[in-house]
Amino acid sequence: MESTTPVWNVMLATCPSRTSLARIANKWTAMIVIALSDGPARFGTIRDVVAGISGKVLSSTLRDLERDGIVTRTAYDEMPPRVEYELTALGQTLREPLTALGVWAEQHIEEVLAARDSYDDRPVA
Amino acid sequence: MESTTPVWNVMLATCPSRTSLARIANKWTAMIVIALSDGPARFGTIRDVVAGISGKVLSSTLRDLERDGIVTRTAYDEMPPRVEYELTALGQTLREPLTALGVWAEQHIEEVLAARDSYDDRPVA
DNA sequence: CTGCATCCTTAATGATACTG
DNA sequence: CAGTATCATTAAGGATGCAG
Repeated sequence: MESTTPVWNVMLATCPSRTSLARIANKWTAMIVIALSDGPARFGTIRDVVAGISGKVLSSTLRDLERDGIVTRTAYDEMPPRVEYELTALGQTLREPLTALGVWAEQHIEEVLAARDSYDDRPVA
Repeated sequence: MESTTPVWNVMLATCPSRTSLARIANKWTAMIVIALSDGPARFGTIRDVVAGISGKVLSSTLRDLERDGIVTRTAYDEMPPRVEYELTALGQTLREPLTALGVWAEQHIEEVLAARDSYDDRPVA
């Protein structure tokens, strides 16, 4: 007998791969991965780079990313504490697609803004 | 005098491009764009393809995508109603990066699941 | 400095019923 | 069929204070 390879499909509501998609198709994840693209960074540095993110959200998102094997967390036993986060090999494979989304957002924002204006100016009826 | 080109940067909390990133770096957006990759589709078809999405969420997400110029909505004056959604030229440029995320989720789910097990099995202290 | 705990507010999502 | 409206629930996010 042969072992069957499960067919993962994000379009299926209960497929585990959807939980993974939910994590990576997320604005905070995208910005954090982009922020870590240049190499390891400390907690405070990431918080500064990803402007506007709260400590709580950064902390929990990093924990989720660590849990999914996308980043590593290295705590140095110093005082005051120093903690570094770094993309894993798996996390590195997310750099390209997530950076692409960031670039897309910047590159097409004028088109998007124009579309929004046009949509909002629509006649009500 | 010259007109200056604004520098859009998703890393800035108040940059409009971040609102655009928030829309596209989203699981529902990703799945809907993937669902529309094969061509125009009706509301009910999308709801079936993107299993588990509620009519309310699909409706509001499609409206947001239409507002941002990513999809078009065509309502035929028939009874019962028929409405078709289709990617715009702008929306087509999202197919590749968003499909990449879906593929990533399916392709790496086993690694991710293993990482989760490992993380959850950690000694508490 | 890096977080966690707590409290609070807002946004997202779900379920159901209903209309053109 | 394709929504909208409503109600209820859950999740996400922000602010502050505190501990190691």
